[in-house]
Amino acid sequence: MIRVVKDPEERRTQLINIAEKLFIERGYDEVSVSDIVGKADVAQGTFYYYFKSKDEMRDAIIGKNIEEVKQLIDSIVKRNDMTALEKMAAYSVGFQQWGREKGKLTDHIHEKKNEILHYRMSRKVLGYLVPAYTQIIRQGVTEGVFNTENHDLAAKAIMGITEAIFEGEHNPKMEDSETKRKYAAVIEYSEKILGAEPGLFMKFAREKGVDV
Amino acid sequence: MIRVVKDPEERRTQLINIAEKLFIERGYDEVSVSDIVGKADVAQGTFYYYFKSKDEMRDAIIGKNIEEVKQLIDSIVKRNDMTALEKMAAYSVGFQQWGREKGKLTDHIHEKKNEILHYRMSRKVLGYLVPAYTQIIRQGVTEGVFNTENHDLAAKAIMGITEAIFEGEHNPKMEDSETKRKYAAVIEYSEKILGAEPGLFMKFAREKGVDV
DNA sequence: AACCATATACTGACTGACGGTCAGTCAGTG
DNA sequence: CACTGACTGACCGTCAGTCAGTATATGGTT
Repeated sequence: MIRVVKDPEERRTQLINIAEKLFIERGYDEVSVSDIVGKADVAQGTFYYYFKSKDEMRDAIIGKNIEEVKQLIDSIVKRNDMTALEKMAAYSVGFQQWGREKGKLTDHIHEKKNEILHYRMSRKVLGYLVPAYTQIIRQGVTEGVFNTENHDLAAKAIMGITEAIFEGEHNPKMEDSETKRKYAAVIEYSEKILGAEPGLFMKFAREKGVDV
Repeated sequence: MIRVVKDPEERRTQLINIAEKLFIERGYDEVSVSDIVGKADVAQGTFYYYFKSKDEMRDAIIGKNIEEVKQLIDSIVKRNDMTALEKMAAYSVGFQQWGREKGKLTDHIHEKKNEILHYRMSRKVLGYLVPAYTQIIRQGVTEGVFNTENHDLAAKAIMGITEAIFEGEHNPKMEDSETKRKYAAVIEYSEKILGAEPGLFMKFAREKGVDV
């Protein structure tokens, strides 16, 4: 094999990207290290020059994704020219977009093979989402649109509800009546938990022309 | 190795029990088939006489556990001498007991190694729990204590909330003030979702002398 | 510019362990 | 004694991970 030397960061990124694509397509366990290095056209040893183990690479991939979400969330929460409701909408739209981006490679069939990846990812993501969401809720209380006490638990509860009701659905089609029913329920429960005026989210969405 | 012939069912059960113990102790990936057959004192081939693969054995273990929960739930839901509130209390107590039973072997340290096992288990368990819980909610609506429309989604939502707020806690100690806060929140949100009179669960629990 | 020295990126044959196979063995039964 | 089916254990292919060594870049010296 001809020897190609690259900027280390570039090589690392290349390996991560190839591995991520393969993991999503075929599942973590079904992808061997030799598959990855084969696609990258480097030797097996190169992989272990950059990563201590296959598991460490998985963690790196998860880390990369976390970073993306984190950036998205933080950029929204930080802003002081948006109301809590606007932030929630922006957050929801952005998060859905990100999920769609990631999900489009995942051909439902291989989804089972990636349980661990998904599970770890969503757990980690939640770790960042909850504090951010808590912050938004607190802002909403200050603004007088929400009325609840345990801001952190309310955040966890709402994320839990969303997760439970939309479990595993990457691209819920809004036209579907079942999906509509689910959305309506999530919104209704969220309003109740937040102590918001009933119909507030729907009203806000209609005025601004966005989904929640 | 001396050849010992056993009743097939006994052998199967023996292998499952040994494997379950090892999986809980050390994690699925860390236990090899030769570990299992070593403890059972049979040859490697015997394992594959009873199970098509290591994965199939894991599914068998999960199935065994599911069966236990299913039995518990069904026995409660079926009864027609209990109100919805009584059923919810019984269900909650029984489920917590079961969780404690299973969790006591799992020495927190090795918990990370069993993510997949836990994940698959709880997904499967939820599959049975949701319909049962839906049934109880429906009964509660009929009895006039609850007032909500999407019984199934309400069930999912409440399980999602509980999961999200108590994530990974096997033995929440009721003395702990943080735990109390969590319990109170779960109850508050559940009442709101179910459209129950505020404080209903607490009042019921105080009268009957049980946890919810 | 030519040389060397050190550091760094990379190679690929190799190892040990694992999941899984299978031809064959042996105890029990009718 | 024929037959069934529980059981054996040597064997295989694959895979994650290792390592001794090689090629390339880099910076200093003459």
